Amino acid sequence: MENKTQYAILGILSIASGSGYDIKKYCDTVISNIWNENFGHIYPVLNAMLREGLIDRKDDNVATRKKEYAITDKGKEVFLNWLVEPTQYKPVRSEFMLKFLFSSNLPKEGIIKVLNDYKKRHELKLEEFRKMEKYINQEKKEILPEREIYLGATLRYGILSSEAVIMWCDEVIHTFESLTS
Amino acid sequence: MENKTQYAILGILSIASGSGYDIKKYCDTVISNIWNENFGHIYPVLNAMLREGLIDRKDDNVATRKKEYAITDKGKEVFLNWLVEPTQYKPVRSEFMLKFLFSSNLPKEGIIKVLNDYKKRHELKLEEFRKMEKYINQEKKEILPEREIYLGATLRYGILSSEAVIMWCDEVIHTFESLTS
DNA sequence: CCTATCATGTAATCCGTTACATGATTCA
DNA sequence: TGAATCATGTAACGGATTACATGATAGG
Repeated sequence: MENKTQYAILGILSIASGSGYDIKKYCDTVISNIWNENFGHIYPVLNAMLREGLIDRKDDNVATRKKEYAITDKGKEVFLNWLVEPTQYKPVRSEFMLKFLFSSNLPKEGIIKVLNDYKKRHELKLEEFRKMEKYINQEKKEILPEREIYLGATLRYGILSSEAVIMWCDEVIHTFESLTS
Repeated sequence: MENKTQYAILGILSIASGSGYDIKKYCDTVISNIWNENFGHIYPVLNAMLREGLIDRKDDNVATRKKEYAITDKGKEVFLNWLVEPTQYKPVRSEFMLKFLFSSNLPKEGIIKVLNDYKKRHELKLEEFRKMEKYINQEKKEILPEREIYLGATLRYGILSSEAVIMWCDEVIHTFESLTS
């Protein structure tokens, strides 16, 4: 299966050096719609990557205890190799859809409620994407002009996906409502 | 995180009794767009569920070595409890989008090719969904009239999602093409 | 002063994947 | 006869999550 976390870390460090904490923050804010990481995974992987020479330590900030990692040439090579390799797609597992599929014995009103919640959830996501759009437009430092297009596109991806889900919810809610009436 | 496989199994067995092999087949055909399972997981889980009394064995078919499992009352209860529980959403991890995000140093033509492949991939998926629609319309035995709407809806979900991805590809390809020219 | 955020780590657990192993039956 | 499908399992591995543990600093 191969540890994907190291590639995420290499990618993030290839944009800017930083600490494990920074990496986590980047995941939680900028790319939360496409990727996530946990501290419990980041730190051990970071140390393993250090041992393998994929990254190295810049002069750590003594005041804040912060460790600054930077990508090495070897790291860049490994990263590039992964980048041009064809993507491995893992099969889908949507717990929401699994539940929905087997809901035929539940009261229709309950299902409609669940669908409305799901819809709202994605409407909130949409809002967040707008906020993120604002965020990346303000934070000049991160957004080199050639990188802006990529970040913008991942955001568009989130927006279009969410809109599709909302459309689906509307459709199905409508179907169920015409059934009960 | 809790083993989701058992719920998938309970759901599938609640529609019709069957073997591990049947369960796998159901995943690979009917619900492949929302769920998947491996044999290496199904069989051990099946035995654990048997021990816990969530399922039991019908008279096995000696001729084919096939073991028939059926959901028990306890299994139904456990299943229902899960069904009405709020869904736990796991954070996204899209390797494709991660790669795309960090592709700014790759040649634009290469990226466009990757996007076209991704698009084609989802166009093929769309086709498959149509085929599945046909399949569920023909296989009367599985599709009780009240279940048809749920199966149809999961298919619609796949269709709308794929279309959204295809739209996204078109958008981004267009952006990149106007950049290079 | 106290809460939130910054900051780094370890340990336990486990779910799921992959590889390995076996053998019957069906159909071309 | 040989390939594809039916059919059931075990073992190893590992990636990721969760819980646990600690402590500094900044701001209200």
